[in-house]
Amino acid sequence: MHAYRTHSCADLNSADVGATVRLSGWVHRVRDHGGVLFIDLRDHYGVTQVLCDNDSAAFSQLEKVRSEWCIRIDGTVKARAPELVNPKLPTGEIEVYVRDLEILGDAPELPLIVFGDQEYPEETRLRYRYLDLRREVMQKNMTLRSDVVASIRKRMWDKGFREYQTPIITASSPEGARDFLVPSRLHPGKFYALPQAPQQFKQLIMVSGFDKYFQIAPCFRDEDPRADRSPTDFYQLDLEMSFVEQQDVFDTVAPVVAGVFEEFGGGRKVDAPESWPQIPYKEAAVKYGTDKPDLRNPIEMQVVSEHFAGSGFAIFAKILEQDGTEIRAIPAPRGGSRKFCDRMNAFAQGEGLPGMGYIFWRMIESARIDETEKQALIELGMEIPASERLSPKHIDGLYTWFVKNRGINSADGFVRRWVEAAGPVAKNIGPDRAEAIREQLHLQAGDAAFFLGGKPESFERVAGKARDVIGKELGLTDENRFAFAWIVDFPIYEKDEETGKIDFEHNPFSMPQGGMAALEGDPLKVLGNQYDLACNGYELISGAIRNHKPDIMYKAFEIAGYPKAEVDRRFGGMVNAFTYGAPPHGGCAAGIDRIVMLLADEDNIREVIMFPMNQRAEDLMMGAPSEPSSEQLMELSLRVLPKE
RNA sequence: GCGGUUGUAGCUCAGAUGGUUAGAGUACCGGCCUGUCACGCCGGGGGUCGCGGGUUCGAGCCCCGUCAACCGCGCCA
Repeated sequence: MHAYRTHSCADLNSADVGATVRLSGWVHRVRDHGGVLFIDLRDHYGVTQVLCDNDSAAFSQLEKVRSEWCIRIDGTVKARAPELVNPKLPTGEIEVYVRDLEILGDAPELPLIVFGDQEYPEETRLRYRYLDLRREVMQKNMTLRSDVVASIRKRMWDKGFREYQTPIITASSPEGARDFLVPSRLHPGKFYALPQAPQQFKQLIMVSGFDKYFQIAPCFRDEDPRADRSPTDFYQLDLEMSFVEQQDVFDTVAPVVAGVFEEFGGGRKVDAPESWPQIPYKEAAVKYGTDKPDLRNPIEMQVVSEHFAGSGFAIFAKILEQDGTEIRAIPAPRGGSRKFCDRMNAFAQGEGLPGMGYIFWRMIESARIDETEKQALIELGMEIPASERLSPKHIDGLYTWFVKNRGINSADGFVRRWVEAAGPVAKNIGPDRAEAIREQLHLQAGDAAFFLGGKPESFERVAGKARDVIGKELGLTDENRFAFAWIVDFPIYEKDEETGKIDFEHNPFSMPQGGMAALEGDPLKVLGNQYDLACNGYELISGAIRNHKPDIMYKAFEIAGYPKAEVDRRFGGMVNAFTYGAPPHGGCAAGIDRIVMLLADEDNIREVIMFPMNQRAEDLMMGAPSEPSSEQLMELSLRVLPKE
């Protein structure tokens, strides 16, 4: 017999009754009835109930075991009487009578309990990650992750890509985030860096003629963590292809992503790749307040400046007198209550804005159907309500009738007999402007709209967040769906508000739309062949058609204030390669951790990483980072500055 | 670097307005129990109320400082 097991804890069923078996696993729960003792024995695959009565030789030893002890048992498979079958367990038709056991590893009192779904502070979970990982959700998340990666690899191979490894210890390439540096022993005073991404290598692979590359690549960036961002290191599906344009990259990667979401999305709706909209960066900013919009939420923001210019709402009127300002509205269908509006206003204040103005629309209680409206209803073949009151739905239908038959002015008057705008903003701007806003936003009684004003960059982020919250709170966001959108036409450059300096906004390696000619004009107007894929409010993919022409590259860097010598120093290896017959190429990188996070329906990326760092980029279990010994420092010719 | 929230038993939490000996559930230890599957019943041990200072006759609670965790901002080609 095998030293540890003949079966897993998920294997046995009624067909095995009578068999002598050996199982190893962890004690999940103990139920001690004095004369008889039940133990749920658990391994990676499942749970089997084992039991022992007090006339068994193993009883006295089995009585001592506690949760999470690792044990091996020998026993006989017995069928359970029909009334004792446990339908919740796949092995619930049988149980194993223990004849002998061996304690493989005992345990003291536990800092966290494996069974059940008790929540624990993340500090505890990370410190005892091996216990945390024993829990069912974590076992599921990690195997999901493994399955997703395997599926991605297969899908990429099926599309003619091959996986090539690139160096982990390489040169610092200051392209974006901070680098992790690795001191060189052989070259005192010099440092390697961990790659922020295999960006330059994959481009060199294209220059080397491999045509289609991918890699499940670790990326290292020394940046501060977020709930959806792992500090220190994370994984990307990195891919690059030669002789392609933007649409070719989309057509290649979209089915891979969609396929993975179909395969592992647990039946949630996945938008078909052909239907993924391509939204220009600028448009996304106005409509959604972010470059990673959650399109499950149907709300689109609109510019409503004209209705506030010179209006009685002094705050906005004054804001609009300054250059570069505008007022944007977030329509909130069914959000038309003062309570909801006040709560959203408080939310905006919590995010650091002075507040969000709002209007909500309601039916005028005293209104009754008049003769014209009766006639219209008859013509439309609609029933005349006994209450002599119109519903918001009627109003929509009748509005069209009025416009068609009596002209827009008459339609206006009709709506105003029934619907009024309420709230402090409405009072200040008056009924005409409020009605114009209602019409522009296509809202009706029971709805609301929120307003934010100023320079877009000052409120856009909060507006985007407010849109999310409003969509969720009003139940407009379809939680059961993966909604994708390509965000395209990113600007190449941005201007630092304080210094006025022009710098790369996204990625210095993108080909500017219009090539060299575009770089001769206003740099802030230059768009890149550069794109992101957003899904449910997360950035899943980022990529570009690359700039493979040295002269355009030098020019692009020159605009951002990097002279030729600087480019040669930083990216010399790659730029030099481009002088030797570089093919046009492009690609993208998809965040593996984020994909798994979405599939696992988690909102913290650490739930899908085996051994993540905490918020301060520490590993409390392994004790990283740690102080080096003085011997290590000596060998590396390093000295640590004393803390101030 | 900045802001918010949190910090009470091994663990999850409760402790209005400051007031006797700081509680519950769970885990742990002991006892009882032969059909449980979140077993049940009885009993027990377990606390620097994150830490330091202050106000007060009296602080888990109020004030100041500090540490830690998480969330967010900055940052993130």
